[in-house]
Amino acid sequence: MKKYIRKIFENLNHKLNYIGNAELILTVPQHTSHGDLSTNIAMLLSKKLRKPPREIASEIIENLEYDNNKIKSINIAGPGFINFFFQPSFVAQIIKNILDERENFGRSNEFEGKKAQVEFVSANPTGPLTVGHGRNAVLGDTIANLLEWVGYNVEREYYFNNAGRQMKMLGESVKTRYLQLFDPTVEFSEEYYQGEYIIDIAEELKRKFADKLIHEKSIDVFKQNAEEIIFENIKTTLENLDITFDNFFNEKSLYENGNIDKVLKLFEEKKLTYKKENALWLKLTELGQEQDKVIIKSSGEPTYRLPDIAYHVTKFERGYDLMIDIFGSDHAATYPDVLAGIKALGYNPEKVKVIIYQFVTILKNGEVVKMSTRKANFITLDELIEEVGKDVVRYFFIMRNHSSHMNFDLDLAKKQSDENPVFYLQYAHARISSIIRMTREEKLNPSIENLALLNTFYEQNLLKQLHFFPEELYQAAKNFEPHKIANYLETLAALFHKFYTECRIIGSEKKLAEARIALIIATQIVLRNGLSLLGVSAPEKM
RNA sequence: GCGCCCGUAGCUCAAUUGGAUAGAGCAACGGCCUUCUAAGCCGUAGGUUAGUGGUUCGAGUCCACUCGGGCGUACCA
Repeated sequence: MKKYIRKIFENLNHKLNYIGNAELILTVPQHTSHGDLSTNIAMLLSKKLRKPPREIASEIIENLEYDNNKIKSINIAGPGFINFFFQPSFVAQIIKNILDERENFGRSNEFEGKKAQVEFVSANPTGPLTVGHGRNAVLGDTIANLLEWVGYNVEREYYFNNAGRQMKMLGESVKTRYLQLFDPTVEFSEEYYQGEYIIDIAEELKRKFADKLIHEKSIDVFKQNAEEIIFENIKTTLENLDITFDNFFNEKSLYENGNIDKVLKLFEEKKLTYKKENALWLKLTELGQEQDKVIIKSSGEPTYRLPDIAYHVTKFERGYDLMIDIFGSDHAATYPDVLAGIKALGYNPEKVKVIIYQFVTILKNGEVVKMSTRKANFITLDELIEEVGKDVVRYFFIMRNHSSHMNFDLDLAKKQSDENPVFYLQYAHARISSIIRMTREEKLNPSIENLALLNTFYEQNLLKQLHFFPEELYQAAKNFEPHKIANYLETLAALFHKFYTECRIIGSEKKLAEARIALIIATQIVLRNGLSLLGVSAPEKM
């Protein structure tokens, strides 16, 4: 429908050459009496032309050439909106497109041939993934899916560091727990990782090595084994959410292949560094940031900024057209430094999009649970998945805008899992499957011969919603807002459920019944496409 | 103190990116199954969009200030 309006406006450009001065924005009015589509172009042009918007609007309508079989009427309303009303038979044509394209309906080739990378989760292997990581994981994976749907070739990457102080602490923690298995009087520091999983790892080591590690001086063997076990655990958790990565990038490799030194040298050549109090500082103030920051500590070790910049340099060297970083709000302050550093090295920071999501507040027994991996008062993502299932977890994390804070009441999630909106969507899908099974028994087949019969209020509303899927998807991908898809699907499901209540298939006149079957199949395809994008399953039965 | 994010119905959140009368789901109340899945549908009730001022044809959305919450503000990552 939007395409057609755009087409007739292009033709209009030849007659009224001022049309090109304003963008043609088409929106769906909230109220049906304001038409199926609406544009504010007359209001936008009003200032430039120094004419009242309603006058411009009527001039546009007079000169607009359109097919009466497609558009029923056009009128001017309010301060100067131009409202379009479509012919029901034209609206129904969307079914043909959907049945034609099926699982590809909604895809576009807008970014065909472009490479994108989404970096997400990126938790260091110091413990199991928490519910907090869940939002990151689902957000990243869904954005990756969206980008694929608009044509990008997407790589999913997990960046981690297994060398820092945290990891040393992990090794110490595991070693101490291991020693405790032989001598319970060994003390366990409060500084150490408190989680049960540390004991599990220690027991695993005991099974593997018996008492051979008791006199081991170094913590390396403990650290290494802990890392392996934890990483396996993390990967399994992610797989339970149907999330897999193309690449795990170890920060250590940046040191080993000289990337860190290379970046450091470049900064020095550009005279962007200086020494102060035995540390090396980066002149971030010259790059537009608030203050200079240390990149190499007086101990000789780099701070996180240097490897982060070096890491992003490797991304640019790998030739991505778009790079996405998914961060929690606790990292919000760090990325401007990294982008400034990238820019100073001659790379275009516009290609990097940083998505900051707000934290998830977990409520348990009505109280806020503070998350800390070290203190171990976290709720693991695994526990959550086991409790409510993959579909609910994925849907829950994606249904809200990432910029809004989210409350997750655990008790409510368990108790009300039946009332979760994800079931509402899945139910619509299963219902359609069921109807289709029934119609087969009645020897009724879908037909696109008489789509014009789909002219009731309920059928038309459903059809119009089907029209908007590709556009909605495109907008969601372009703005990195996957929650739009969830909102779209909820509306679609609601319109289907209303249609179901009002319009019967079996028992209707045959031509109408067959057109309606085509309609519900089209609806099911769109539901399934949307759900698969969100990584939520579309059941045949419920 | 300073910086970033946020504040919308009792609760959890939308609002097509500045559009027309701010919408859903829970929770509450009332109705609809001898015909395709009642995990559904229909109705009632619920709002000074935290507050004040500004920008313009038009503001929940943009700007300023105030109040309230989250996250930062390291030679931690």
